[in-house]
Formats: sequence, structure tokens, C-alpha cells
Amino acid sequence: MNTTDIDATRLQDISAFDGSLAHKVYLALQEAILSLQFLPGQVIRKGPVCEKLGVSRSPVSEAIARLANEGLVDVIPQSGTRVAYFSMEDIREGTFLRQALELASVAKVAEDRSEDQFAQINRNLRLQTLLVEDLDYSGFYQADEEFHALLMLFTGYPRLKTVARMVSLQVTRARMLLLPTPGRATETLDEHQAVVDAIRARDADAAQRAMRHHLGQLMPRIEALAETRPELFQSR
Amino acid sequence: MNTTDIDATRLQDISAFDGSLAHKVYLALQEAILSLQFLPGQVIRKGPVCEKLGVSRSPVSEAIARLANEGLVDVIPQSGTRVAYFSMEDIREGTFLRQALELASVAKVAEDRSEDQFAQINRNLRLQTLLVEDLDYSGFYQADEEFHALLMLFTGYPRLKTVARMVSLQVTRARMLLLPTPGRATETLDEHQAVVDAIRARDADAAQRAMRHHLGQLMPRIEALAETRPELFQSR
DNA sequence: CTATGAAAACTAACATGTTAGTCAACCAGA
DNA sequence: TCTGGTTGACTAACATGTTAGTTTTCATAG
Repeated sequence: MNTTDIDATRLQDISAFDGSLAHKVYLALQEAILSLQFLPGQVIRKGPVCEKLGVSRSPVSEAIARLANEGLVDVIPQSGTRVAYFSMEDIREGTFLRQALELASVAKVAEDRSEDQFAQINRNLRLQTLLVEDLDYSGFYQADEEFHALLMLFTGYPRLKTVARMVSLQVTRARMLLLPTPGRATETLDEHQAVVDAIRARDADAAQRAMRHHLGQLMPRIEALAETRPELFQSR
Repeated sequence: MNTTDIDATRLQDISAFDGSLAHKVYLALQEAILSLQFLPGQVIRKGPVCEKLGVSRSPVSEAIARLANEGLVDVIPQSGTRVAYFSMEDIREGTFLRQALELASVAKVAEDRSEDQFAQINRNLRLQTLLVEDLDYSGFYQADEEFHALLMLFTGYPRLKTVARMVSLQVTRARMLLLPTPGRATETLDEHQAVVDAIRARDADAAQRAMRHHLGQLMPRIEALAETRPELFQSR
């Protein structure tokens, strides 16, 4: 086994997932790529994947087709498939698209929210405060994700969350390289607080400004990674 | 052949397209669905499709998987595939997503555009004027599409156009039902003019307002369709 | 030692065979 | 006529066989 191959044994058991076989395989591969267990540039061979997961080539091919569509892998026709390198252009674009969707969402929610919806958002924020106090960064990360998911949910548009996730998959992967720090967690909390305050006041403009400011913090931190981990970035 | 089946003979020859066979099949099916040659509720059988296009089930299956992912067809597991009905919820959501992306784009372009880019946008607008004068509605539709495509192109984000198209495929299909009228074409032209004026002035806010107003004209016209053509809409 | 090119080895893409889930038609019994 | 169950036809999903294009290897010529 060449060192440029993925280590298929790292794939988690697909019986944990549900849906079609192809969907299970897709989730397993995506998870491995996003968590950086499969590194950029590594070659994905169908053989080992089929063997490890105990399925035939069909569901694996379908899964890879979806990953290629999302830009997580590059398929070289008649030749091979490899885990996509990080690309600052892709990440910038993903951030832009994500921001466009988040801004539209937060404005709509600020205008249309019910009292109960606001209560749920506020409850999530208080949970975040608690987790920061307890220095539980993994929990905080989860609550952070849920905060944004709640906003999208409350727009009443079910596909929004899915689309937002899809367009910013590269960003999600890059975030895995960012180490959580007490300082950043506290800042994040303040930024979320500003968003919630604006939603409380039903001030769509202020909510957008607060969200824009919040999301604007991410890109500079990712830019720094290109220096720290150049081997993960595009072109060889 | 049941009347609820698609008429596979209406598929255009795939040799006109390029890319993999699966991609060609995908384009042919998408074209047929968007142009309403395949009507909502009709059953897509792989057999006739394979026969007409002269390919095996593999590329057809892959194409259908992509269409299902985009919401243009509904796959009932182990049972069948049918052309998706129009759904006002989907169309509203598609409009929302599209607007989010268009607003972000037009703001960025208003701020960052080069002189040459503005010239191209303005040239397109003048072409639109010409086509309206000549009552060439088909040409105007095309120029309209290109107008929005140019704005997205000039953001410098290559995937933007693709994503915007994908999220609003249902809207695109619904637009096919709207008959072009001289009045609406003239209005559209004025709305585009306002957008261009704001871009000329590098006024991002005004550009967003103008674009929001422009895009806001579409949804009411589509809403009216649910009354006119209820058989195309969801639930039986 | 380097350049070259032919062929072997490997791959995605495509074709086809198989399995198992769904659904409608039919029939028996009330 | 209606109900409930059984069967069989049909389908997507999955498995496997085949093809054609790409890359690497390696012998040979320069």
C-alpha cells in the first residue's frame, strides 16, 4: 500500500447510518474526508473501500459521484479518484455563499419569528454561555452549529440548511484545522449575543450587520492556515 | 403505453452534448423536464429511456440520481420514478435562495466591478432594449438570463452560477408556464436599468434594492399559476 | 545515464445479471 | 358490495462482468 493511498480501515461501520447502501457509503466517506482522516491528495481506491464496508462497487461509485459533485473529491476520468486539496478560492467562495444564505435567513427570522422561536434561540445562547464557562469546547462547537441550524430552520425553508451545508463543505473541513481557544469562544459568544439582541428587537438590518460581523471573523483565521499547513493546499 | 408515462421519444439526441454518457443523459432528461415535455406526475421508466438514447441502465440511473438530488424527480424506492409535481413551497424556497445569492452578488459587483465589466453589463442592457423594440421575446429571455449570469460571473466565484441555477430549478420550470407579454418585458427592462444605474454609481445598497424589487415581481405571477394549472401542482 | 515507446497493469465508465421491496390485480369469504 | 390476504409483475437497488482510456513500468536505443 502506497503512502498516498487512503487508509480504508479508518472508515466507520456503515450499519450505524440509515438509508440506501449508497447513502451510507456516502456518509462514511464524507465523514472521513471532513474529519481529515483522509488527507488531501490521497487516492481513493474502490477495492479497499468495498472490502472494508462489505459492499459492491455500485453504491461506492454512486457515493463518489456525489462527493465529486460537492467538490470533496476529484475524479480523473478513466484514471483515479483522490481527496480534493484545500483551495483558498473554494473556501472564499464557500464563505461568500454561506454568508449570503445566513444573512437572508437571519433577516427573515428577525422579521417573522414567533415568541416560541425566539425562546428557543435564546435558550441555545444561554446553553452556549454555560458551555464556555465550563470550558467544554466540543459541546460549544455543537451548540454553535445548532445556533445557526435553528436560524435556518425558523425560516420555514427546509432545504436551506442542506444547501448552506453543501456550499460550505470546504469551509467546514478547513474549520477542523482551527484549534478552539478560550478567547475565540468568548468572542463568538458575544457575536452571537449581538445577533440574538437584534432578533429580539425584530431589527433585520442590525441582525444582518451582527451576523456579517460574526461570519467575517472566520476567513482571516483560515487564511493563516495556508501558511501553517501548505501541504494541504492546492497544486501538488 | 399508459398515458401517465413519459414519452421517451421526445428526448433529444444525446450526441449533441459532451461529457460522460451519464452527464449527457442527465442533460437530456433535465431539458425534457424543464421544458415541460415531461409533465409532473408522469412515470419515468428506464427501459424506454435506455432504448431511445441507446445506452444501458448505468448512466440512466446516475442521471436520475442527480435529478432526484435536485428535486426534479421523485424516486419511490424499489417502485418507480416520476417527474416531480410543482410545489408552491419549493418554488417559494427556490425564490428565497436565489434572491439571497443574487443580492449578495449584485452588491459585490457594484462595489468591485471593473470598468470593462460594467461596459459588458451595459452592453447587455442595450441589447435587451433592442430586442424589446423588435418584440423578440425569445431573444429577450436569453438576454435576461445572460444579464443575471454576467452579474454572477463578475463576482469571480465560478460555482455561484451553478448553485444559483440548482436551487431555483423549480422556479425555472415554473417560468416556462408564464407567457411573455410586451408590458412585462418593458417593466423588466426598467428594473434591469435601475440595477445597472446603481452598479454604475457603485452603490451596493441601491443595487440590492433594485434587484430585490426586480426579483419580487416573479413570485406573484407564479402564484397565479396554481389557480390556472392546478393539475401540475402537488398532491395528485 | 537519459530518452523513448511499447506493453502491461490499473482505473472509471459502462453493460448486464440478480435480488428484494413495492404495488396492483385478483380472488375468497363475509 | 366490501374486506383482507395472496400472488405475480414490475421496479430500484445492488452485484458483477466488460470495455476503453490512462499511467506506470521496463526494455531498448541513443
